[in-house]
Order: sequence, then C-alpha cells, then structure tokens
Amino acid sequence: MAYDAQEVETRWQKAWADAKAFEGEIDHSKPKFYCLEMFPYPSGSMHMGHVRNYSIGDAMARFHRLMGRNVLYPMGYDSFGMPAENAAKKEGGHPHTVTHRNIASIRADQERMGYSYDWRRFLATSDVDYYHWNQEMFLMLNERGLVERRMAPVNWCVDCDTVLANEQVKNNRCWRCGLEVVQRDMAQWFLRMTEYSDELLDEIDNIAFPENVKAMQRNWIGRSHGAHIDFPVADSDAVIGAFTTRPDTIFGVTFVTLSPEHPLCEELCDGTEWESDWRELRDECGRMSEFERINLLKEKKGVFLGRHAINPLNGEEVPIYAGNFVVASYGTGAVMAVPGHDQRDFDFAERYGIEIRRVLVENDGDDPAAALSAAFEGYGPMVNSGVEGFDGLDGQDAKDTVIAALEATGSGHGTVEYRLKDWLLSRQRFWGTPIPMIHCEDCGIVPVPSSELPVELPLDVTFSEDQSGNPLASHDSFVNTSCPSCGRAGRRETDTMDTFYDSSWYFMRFCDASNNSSPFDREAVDYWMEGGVDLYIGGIEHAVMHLLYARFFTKVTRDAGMNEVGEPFGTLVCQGMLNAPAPFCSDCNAEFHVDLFGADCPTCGESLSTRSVKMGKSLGNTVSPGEMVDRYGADTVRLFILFGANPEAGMDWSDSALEANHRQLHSIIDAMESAMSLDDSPSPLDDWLLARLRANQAAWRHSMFNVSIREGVMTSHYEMLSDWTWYVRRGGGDQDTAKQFLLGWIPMLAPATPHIAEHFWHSLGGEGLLATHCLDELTSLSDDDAKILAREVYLKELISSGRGLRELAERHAEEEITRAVIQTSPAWKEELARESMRLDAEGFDFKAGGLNHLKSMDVFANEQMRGEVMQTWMALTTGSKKKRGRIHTWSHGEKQLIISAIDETSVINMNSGFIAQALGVSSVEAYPAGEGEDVAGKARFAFPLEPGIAFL
RNA sequence: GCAGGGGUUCCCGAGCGGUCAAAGGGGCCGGACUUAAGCUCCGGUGCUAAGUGCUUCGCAGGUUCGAAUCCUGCCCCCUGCACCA
Repeated sequence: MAYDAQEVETRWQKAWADAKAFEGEIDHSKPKFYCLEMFPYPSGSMHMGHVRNYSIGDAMARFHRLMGRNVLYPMGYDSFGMPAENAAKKEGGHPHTVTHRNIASIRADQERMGYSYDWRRFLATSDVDYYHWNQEMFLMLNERGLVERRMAPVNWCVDCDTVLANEQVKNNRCWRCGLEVVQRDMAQWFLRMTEYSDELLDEIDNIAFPENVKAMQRNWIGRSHGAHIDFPVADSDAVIGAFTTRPDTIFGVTFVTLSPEHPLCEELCDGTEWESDWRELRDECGRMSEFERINLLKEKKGVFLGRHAINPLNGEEVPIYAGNFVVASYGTGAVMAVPGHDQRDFDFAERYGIEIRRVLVENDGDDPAAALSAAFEGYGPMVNSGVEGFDGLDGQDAKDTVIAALEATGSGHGTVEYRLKDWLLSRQRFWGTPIPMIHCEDCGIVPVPSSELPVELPLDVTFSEDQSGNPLASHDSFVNTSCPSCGRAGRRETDTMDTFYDSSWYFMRFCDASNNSSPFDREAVDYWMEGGVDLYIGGIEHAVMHLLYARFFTKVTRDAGMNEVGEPFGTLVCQGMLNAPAPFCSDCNAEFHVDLFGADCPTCGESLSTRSVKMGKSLGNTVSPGEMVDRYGADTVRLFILFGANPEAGMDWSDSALEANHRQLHSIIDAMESAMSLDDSPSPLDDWLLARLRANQAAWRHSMFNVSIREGVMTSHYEMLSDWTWYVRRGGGDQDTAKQFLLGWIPMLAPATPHIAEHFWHSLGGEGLLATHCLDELTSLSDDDAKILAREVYLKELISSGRGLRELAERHAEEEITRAVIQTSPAWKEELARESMRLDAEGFDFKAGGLNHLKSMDVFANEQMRGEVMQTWMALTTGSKKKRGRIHTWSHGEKQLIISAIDETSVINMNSGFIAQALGVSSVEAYPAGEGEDVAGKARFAFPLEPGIAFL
C-alpha cells in the first residue's frame, strides 16, 4: 500500500475546484438541499470544534449530492466584532487588516479538510458589499416602524467600552470578557422584536428544533397570561397598575408592593415620615447589581410608604409597601400581594404582621376558615370573596370571571406579559455596521437615503492601545456630513450595530451572494429557503440569541415581501461537546491545566486523576487540527470525528481511537487495491457479496438520511470492509464481482472520507468525478438475496456455536479432537417447521389450537417419537419463557430457506474444508439425523438450521 | 424551585417488549504471520456448563406468559431559566 494522504488529498481538492464541482445553481428540476453550518468568527486558525461542525455538514452535503439533490453549501465569516478591534489596537493597525488575515488563515484550514463549499458565495460580514445590505435592511426596518431610539438603562461593560444586550449578560458579567456589567442611562437604538413575540413563541411548536432549544426559546420569550389591575391610591389621583397571573386571588390582596425604584414611591412618601426609610431601601438596592439582588437576596425586606391602595373589586384599602424582591423591569414593577397564595408574599406578610387571608381552598367543600401555615399556590375553588358571584369558581373560570368584572368596571383587563425585551441594537464600537442615520439640528434624526448607502467605515484609522472610546466619533470626515432632508450640516450616528444583526439574515444572502443591487433576490431565496434551511448545524450556545434573532428577521423580511418563508431553519442539529482528558481532583471536584498531569492537586494535595472535559484554551487540553491533518491526513481526522459519536452526542478525543481509525482507513485501502487486481474466478460467494452490498446500501442510506452519521459510517467504513474480508476468507475473488462491489462501496465512503473515495473512484474508472456523481435508486432485496444471506448466516452461526461447543468438548475428550460430526435436522422436523409457518401466516392461534392441530398430524401417530415431536412443536410455535417460538424469531431469509427445503447436509459438505479450518479440526462430516450413526447422542439437538454437532 | 436531556457490561457507545449476555469501537488477553517488535489477520473478553443453569443495563416496586426496553416512586449527573408577580 502506498497512499500519500497529503498528495492525494490536495490533488483531488484541486480537481474539485477546477471542475467547479460544488457550485450550486437554481434548478427547478431537482429537489434542493440547503446545508448550512453556523458561520464562524474568524479568530485565526480552525479549531477542533469547527472541524466537528463542518465535517458533519460536509458529510451531509456530499451525501445529498449523491442522492441527486441540488445542494447549496456555502461558507462565510461573521467578521465584525471586538477581537479584531482589540488585535488592531495591539499591533497598531486596522481591524480590516487583522480580519482578512484571519479569514485567509481559517479558509486555508477549511480547504485543506476538503469541505465541499461553493466558495463563490463566500462572504465576510465586515466587507462593505455585505454590510451595505445591513444598512439597506435597517432602512426597511425603520420604514416598518421597527426601529426606535430611546433612553434606556443599559448594561455597560467598562472593559469592552460598550453596551450589551440582555442576552449578552451572564450572571451580571459580560459574555465576552467576564467583567461585571454596570447600569447606565443612554440614548440607544432598539429593534422592536417584541412585535413578533407571539409568533416567535407559537411557531416553536412547528419547528424541528431539538427539545432543549425549544424549551430555552420558550423560556426566553416567557409569555404569561394574566390581568392588569389598577389599584387607585386613596386620597390621590395616582393609580398603581399591577400585573398578575393569578386574578383568581384578587380578594386575597392584603397589601401592594412596589419595586423600590418605582417612580410612584417618591410621589407617595415625599415629605413624610416614611421617606427616609424608603430612600435607604432604594439606595441599598441600587448599590447591588441585579445579579446580587436575584441571587444573594435571601431576606425579603420592605418599607411602608404611608399610603393605601384601593382594591377595585371590593373597595378595600390595603397598605402600600416598597419591597426589595420586586423587579422593576418585569411587568409594571408593582405587585398585588396575596400572602395566602404566594409564598414570597406570605413570608413578607409574616415579617411585617400583615393579614394573611385564604381566598382559595384546595378541594370543593374544604373549610374556608382553615388557617394557612404556608401559602397555597395551587388552584382551587374561590372562597371568602366577600363579593357576590365568585365563591366556588375554580381555575380558568375564576380568572375569566374576575377579569370580566375588572373590565366591566374599567379597572383592569386581561393581558399578556413577556419576558422578551426589544433588541438593543446599538454598540459604541468601531468594528460594526454603521447605523445609517444622521443627526440634524433642525430636522432631528434623519435616515440616510438608500441611494447614498453604503455608509462606509473609514479605513484611514490607526488603532492603538492608549485609545479610548469609539474612533468613529473622532473621525471628522466620517462624522461631518449634510442633512439629507434640509442640506445643512449634520452629524452621522457613530454607533454601530450588534454583530448578531449580521448573522440574522446571512443565510438568505448566501442564496444570492453576489447580488449588488439588493440584499437578495426573492426568487433565489424562495427556491433555496423553501421549508427553511434543510439542515442547520451549530453549537447550542446560540440556542436563544442567534436563532431567535434570525427567526425574527426572517419574519420581518417576509412581511416586507422579500421572501416567502417565515421560519429560516428546518432541521437544526446542535453538535455535542468535544472533550479531551484533563487532570482532575475528585475531592475538590475541579479540573486543572494539562501541565499538571501526574502532579498533586494544588488545592488539597491529593494526587490528580483524569477526566474528560470540554476542550478549551483554559485547560490546555486542545488538539490542533492542523497537526493531526499533517500526521494522518484529512480523511482520517474526518473519519474519527464522525465515527466517534453521533452529531448531537458529546465525544471524547482519543489518540488511540484516532490511530485506530487511521488503520481502518489503511485496511480499506488495502482491500480496495487487492480487489482491483483479481482475475475471473466466479464462485457461489459472489452472489452473497452483492446481496450484502445491497443490504448495506439500504442501511447506509437510511442512517444518513436521519443524520445518524455514526451509524452510516459504521456501515460504510466497517461493515462493508468486514463483508469484503469474509468474502475473501471464504474463497471469493472474482474480478467482475469485485468491481460491482467497489462501484457500490466507493460512493458510500465519500461523505466521510471524500479523498480516498475519489481516488479509488478514479482508479476504478468511475465516470466523471465522484463528487458530482448521483446514485441510482436502490432495488430492494429479493427473496433470493434473503436466502443467499441467510445461508451464509447459517454457516457463520454453525461455526460460532461449533467453536463454543468445541471448547466444552475439549474438557471431556480423552484425546486430541480431530473431527466434527454434524447431524442436521431430520426431515420430519423440517416438515413441522413448514407446517407451523404455514399456519402462522394464516394467523393461527397456537396457544388455543396448537396441540390439537399437532395431534391431527401424521408424525404424532408414532408413540415413541411423541415426546420429541411435542418438544419440537413447542420450540417452533410458542417457545418457552425465555425464548419465543422460532416462527417468530427466524428472519425472512431463514424462513425462505426452510420453505425452499434447504439441504443443510450438502451446504455443510460443500463448505466442509472451510468449516474444518474454522473449527480447528481436520475433517467435518454431515448427514441428516437418523440417516447415520447417532454420534455422541447429538441427534436430539438437531433442529432446522441448528444441527447437532459432535467433536471427536 | 421550574424546564429539557441523561444514568447500559473495564472505557466510549448502540439498543428502547421476546431473535439480548446485549451491535460497533477502544483497551486488554490468546493464536497465526514475522528472526523479533510493530503492522496485518483470526479468536476470546460476567460466572458456569458437551449446547445447561445463574447473575447483570442507576435504586426500589409494578404491568406482562416474558422487561435494558412500558408504568410508578426515589437517587444521582449534565444543560438552560430563576424572588417573573
């Protein structure tokens, strides 16, 4: 075997490129398949996580090309963002330079892997021919009333010098740099995503996303149905609006709580004895970050504000408190407190001695006066309402009736609240899409006319470490412009867009990537995006942000008439984690850097074990794809990645498994090469090999269609090879058969290991490039195929059980074992088998009538045989507790063998040499039980397809 | 606390009512080849046994003629959300 992976792989990569093999065009005569991976941020070179992502996508793209689909498989770069800006500062250059250098690097890595991208559709979001259309889309959003500029308290990261969206704040820390986020009030640009809250939520039910992603999105949108209730403040014009999901507990309200930041607090207690307490509480809460308020606040605290609110349904006056557990940003920042049926309110009421009133009972007829030792938060019939017409109502009925009463008096209404907020779009950074707006002293904020787009980022900016703030703001020729409306001097907006904006529609741009007059052509998008991207592959980390923004965008462009579909993604696959070993201390439950392998725990001093954890820089347990490709070739790395685990499952990196996959590939190469140098030598095994080919082809297609790539690869790279090996061992070796087998096999190798496949396709004289080849429909397995396969299974099982028995026999044999005598099933047992199968096909009830039927048969007449006949019949039909009857367990092929009266004796005798060799004996002799000596009394074991074997 | 996903034989990982002592891979053991190691090939890898019987799929119960698979409860792990009214 001489296979130089580096040479072969790069040669075929060039051949594919030269032949423009992967350039997809609209073709209505073929079903389309849009295969897409979440495009990368170009941070330098490709890492193993990328390799996994793209190897999955490429395998599926190549598979669907083989299946005759018109495949769109593009690649681009999500190249705006802070790392490039920071790198530019470090080296005193421009982010544009950094970005393109990195793109060139990662693209070279991807090309070396042999991914079958249509590189003509390449895009980088930081290139003006992409972000131009970001701006065009922004104008469209603006026209549709979805853009809004307003003052807002924003999450500010001092280190990154920018604002963050809520989704970009994790545990009150910046998702990028980890610094604690502070709150600031600023004028900001928003996209009114909440306009689409309901559709975004309701459509989740109809999307083929994994359950966890759906759950996360539902959670994030957080729709809750309830009521808005107005509580007028006594002796005042003020009204406290409160949102509740439990209007059925309205009569249990014994106080009202405002968040300490609520504007009404000051109004209510201003100049009173209560004011100082409130200020103290407000300041205390203000000092705490939201994270602390949520996570560290164990104690529910509040202060009375000196005033009372009026329950609109019963006119009752209840005290108003400010409470530290009320969140200003959710609902109205005010809560109607029902201590009897909300545990938080219960705790608060107990602490401040406020009445706890029961207004629900658990079950009809329960005592309405029963005391509560804790809040009852479930649903149940209303009691103690104090107003006619409510007691006894339960659940939704109760809610509806209360809401109707509120609406009738104008003091409230049914409403819906969302956790989802509008999308805070603006960032005070340079390396992003400039927001195309101009500030004019006379006209206010005026959009840049479409004809004047793009607003380009200046390239004549030099970045340096000591800069602070946004370089755009101090770039005069960028900032100074004229007002499109009045023509007088104006200033450009210097905020740029969140980079999630860029990735919210790139999948549509890919459909028409070189369009230079609009973001994309509708016809192209409607063709490729019909039913959404057919397979979208990426990490779970984008479950809420990217996937939600992209869904929002697609709905907006749909409503603007730019495309037909409303949901961008059909099947979504979230690839699992890629793990690698790292030192681990089980006592401290902590992982450490790989430098500490073999050392003691730096915390407790115990010796460290190892554990498989997510590959990452911080632990240093990464593996460089480039190094592995240099050593083993791209095909080996791809095979390892795809065979290691199914796409969604986590997988562990293993050097020894990688090497094993490399060896497997070489075994395949050896098999291919030897298969190509055969002579004409037909044998009965030829039909078997070709039947196996057909069976494997069907199994492989089934697995691959379901993105069960691991199972697919097991068939294509393991089963196929072991079938070939078996064929050769059994004495097969026919040129023409081998060629047919290889013609079927080689395409199956292509999705995972395309270079080797292309190489052998060419060696075999396959037509054209395998990369653009389409496979024919499969013919289903015939009865003959089933029989041929079953006969070989029969031999394999004979050998397998023979081996087991030989081991036992050795313990009993006095002398060396030299021969095997095999007694096959007597004819009458086969007759019974056929009869039971015939009855079974008619739906015969063996439990009810099996014995009677047997008694009517001729074999039963022989009294001496009666015991064995009964046993055989039972084994065939009803079976025992542990094993079902054979008529239920035989394969279709095995049944065919029996029906067609297979001559087991001659099958064995024809293959006696092979069997003897496999069993380690010098001779094998076979005859039907009863037609020769009953050697060692083994005749009684003889059963159809399960002969009795004796070793002597 | 809520939601989603999991716990399978030394390890990874399939199976999801009978064909299951449970695919496949890794590791390990034995044999062949080789001067030898490696590679490659063949076989073995719960205990027992001339084809039998026993124990096993997180734990405990249940349904069934029959459960790794279905149901109930519990324990543990991962992921996301979280004083959300």
